[in-house]
Amino acid sequence: MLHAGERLLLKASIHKQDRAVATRRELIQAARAVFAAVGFESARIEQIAAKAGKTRGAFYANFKDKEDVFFALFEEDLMRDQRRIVADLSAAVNLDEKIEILASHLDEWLHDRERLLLNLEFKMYVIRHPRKRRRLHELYMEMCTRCAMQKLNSLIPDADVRERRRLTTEMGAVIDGLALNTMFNPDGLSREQRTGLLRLAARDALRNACSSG
Amino acid sequence: MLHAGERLLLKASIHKQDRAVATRRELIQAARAVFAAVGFESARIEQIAAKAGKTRGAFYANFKDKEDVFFALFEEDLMRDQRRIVADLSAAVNLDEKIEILASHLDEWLHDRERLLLNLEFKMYVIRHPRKRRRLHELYMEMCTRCAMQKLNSLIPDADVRERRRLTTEMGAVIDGLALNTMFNPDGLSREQRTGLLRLAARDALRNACSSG
Amino acid sequence: MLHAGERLLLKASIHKQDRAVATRRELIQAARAVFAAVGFESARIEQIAAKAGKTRGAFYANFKDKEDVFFALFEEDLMRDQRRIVADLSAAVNLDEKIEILASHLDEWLHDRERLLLNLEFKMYVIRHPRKRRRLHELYMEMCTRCAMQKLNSLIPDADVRERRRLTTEMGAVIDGLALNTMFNPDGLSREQRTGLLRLAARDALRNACSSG
Amino acid sequence: MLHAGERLLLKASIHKQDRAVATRRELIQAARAVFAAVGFESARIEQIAAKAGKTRGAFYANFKDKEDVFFALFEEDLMRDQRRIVADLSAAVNLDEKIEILASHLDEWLHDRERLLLNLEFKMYVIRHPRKRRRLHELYMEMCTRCAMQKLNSLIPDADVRERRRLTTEMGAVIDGLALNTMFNPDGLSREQRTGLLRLAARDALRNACSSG
DNA sequence: AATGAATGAGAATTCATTCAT
DNA sequence: TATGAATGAATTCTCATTCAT
Repeated sequence: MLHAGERLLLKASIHKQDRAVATRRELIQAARAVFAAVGFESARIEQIAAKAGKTRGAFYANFKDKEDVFFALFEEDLMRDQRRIVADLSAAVNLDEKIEILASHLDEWLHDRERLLLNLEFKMYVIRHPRKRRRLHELYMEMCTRCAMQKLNSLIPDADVRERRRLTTEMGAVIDGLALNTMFNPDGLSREQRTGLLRLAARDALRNACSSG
Repeated sequence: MLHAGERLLLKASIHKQDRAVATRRELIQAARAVFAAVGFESARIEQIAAKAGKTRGAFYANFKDKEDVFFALFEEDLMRDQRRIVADLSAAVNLDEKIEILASHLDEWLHDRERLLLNLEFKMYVIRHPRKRRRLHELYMEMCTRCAMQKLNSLIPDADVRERRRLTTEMGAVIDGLALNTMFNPDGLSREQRTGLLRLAARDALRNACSSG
Repeated sequence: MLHAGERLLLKASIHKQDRAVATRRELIQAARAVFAAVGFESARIEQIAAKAGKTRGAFYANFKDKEDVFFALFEEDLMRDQRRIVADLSAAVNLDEKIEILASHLDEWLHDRERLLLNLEFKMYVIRHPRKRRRLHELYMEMCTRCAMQKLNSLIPDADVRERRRLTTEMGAVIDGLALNTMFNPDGLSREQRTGLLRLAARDALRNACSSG
Repeated sequence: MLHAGERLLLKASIHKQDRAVATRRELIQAARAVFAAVGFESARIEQIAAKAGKTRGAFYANFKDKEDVFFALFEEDLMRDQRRIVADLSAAVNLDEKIEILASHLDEWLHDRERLLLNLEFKMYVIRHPRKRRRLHELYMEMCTRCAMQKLNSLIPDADVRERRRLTTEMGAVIDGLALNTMFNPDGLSREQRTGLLRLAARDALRNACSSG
């Protein structure tokens, strides 16, 4: 049993920790918006801090540098995505429902301009900094694999991990291409073309996966 | 007939102009390599100048700033592409040959890592700087249209301009997506997957274009 | 009553603010000397910062650019002048004392080489940048008016603001001309000529002001 | 007697020299305008050359650097002024006419904004570069003396050189002060105030000169 | 943990000046 | 003499980062 002083101290420290966690989250959230808006290279640390209502000091108390928050951002996103998809999928009772859930996630993803931009930014960054892939690339790969496993286990139970990863990569490529070009030139592709191409790719990918699996 | 002095003067001026044009071309070529390697934002003007064997001064004598050379680069590329494709296509005698030529150009394009990266960089830049689209976006659009016209006139003679543009955009999207993800993770997609997806999209696009045209 | 933490926080922040204010003042003081010595155009920001014992960064933390500190400098000077003159004049008990005080201020001004040079520099700058007059010109005018009001209210109580301003402008013109030419060629004008001309102008100006007032 | 070839050569060389002299004059004229407009420090050599319809090369073929043309400009001005005033004064038949001519020259001078600005610029420059006074300052002094002699010999024949120089300096000071402040704030001084002050100073100066002479 | 003043490295940009023609 | 491409020194300005509080 703690005496009063200790309890008070603990409470204070918990509050402090809460605040610290909150600050970190706010900074990541701000970084997300800034990176999406102006890109990683052009993003200024003060801009991120200011958007979170903090100062440079708070930033440096939570992150080593700009790259650190960039990486942390994706880690957080991947964690959250995984958690949400797993939860949603486990609530489904049959295959059709699972497909539906997966499709709705893909659709949501396709319409989240911020995340699309961040994803492109991330991939461009990794392409240009092969040496730094370790933290992010491996994480991303692992997450993709887990994701693929979680998502597709129920769809194509016989496919191996490698095949599943290929499948998500293939669909990811089509999404990236569509996203990039739609943002580049909004009038270039109609909604029908986009969904048509997406469905085409999905069907093809699943067929390949099932036949090879 | 010019007398000696005039000839000398003219010659000198021609030589100077030649030199200026050569320097400009060398700078653009250097910029191409640097932008592809490190991206527009990270590219340093001195780096570009040095790669061309010149100094910063030579750069500023030829371009207003980094954006200027970025834009000039694409203008040059688009011009050259158009010239080459038109020339190649006009040398073809029948439809099959034309399709073959188009396909080989697409393939060449898909394997030119530098140009793929520049293209992605360019699109990302335009997405992030909508206000600056005028010079490049309109040029790009016009070029696409002309290109599309030249390339596809022979393939789908009945399709209208709008439809042709959509077709090139759709295939461009797939190429972009494949390029981005292949560069991001070389092991993610096999060569078969890439060509398969490309063929799939091409077939689909052409079918739509012909049925609607 | 504040508790320790609050007091500490407040104290720290006060110290920081003090330091910031001191730095700004030191930079302005350094700028004053540098501008007077070499002129606005030739003044180098690093020179100003170095003279204040700071780095360029400190300069840019306090001012937007060279023009900003130039303007701030005059704002500060005008404020201080006004404060001092008003204080001095209000301590005087009769008209003669007031005239004496005013005269001593004018004399002090005429012998402050640094301020004379700054003043000329300022006027030349405003002449050459009519678009930028707003911040400084209007401030200067307002200050002159207030100054004139304060100074001359007691001397020529019946003159209107416009008349008072003209009076100060007229005497200012003579001072400027004398200052410029004395600095240009120290042997060109004797002390007697200078004070003689000044007295002549003052007498004439006051006579006009009083007769028209 | 020269033979044809020699004559041709001479003619060509004369033409060349003419052109060279014309170029030099055009450059000085352009420099005058540029210095008056933006000041010595801000004036760019290319700007001067361009205004004369020439290139940097022509500038460097005629002048050592910016200071050189600045100095040459004043030399030219002083020469021309002297020539003109002497010519005008020698055409006058009596004292009243001479006074009238002198007054009209002063008035013309007071209304030539470009020359007033150049003069202020020149004086500020000399004030700030005491070491460089030699070429310009001494020239200026000599010219002033000669000028003063020419102009005032007929007005105050008994005054010594020193006294005459003082007189012109005194009136010059008043003109400078009026010019500077009128350009700084056009509404500050009425036309009457300006001419009144000028006349006052002139009368005072002449009285002193005559009584002391 | 957070603040924000200050640092200083590094990048962009300008322009006087040179030099081959 | 004149051209104009090219140089490179000098300067402005930005910003990641440190540090005393």
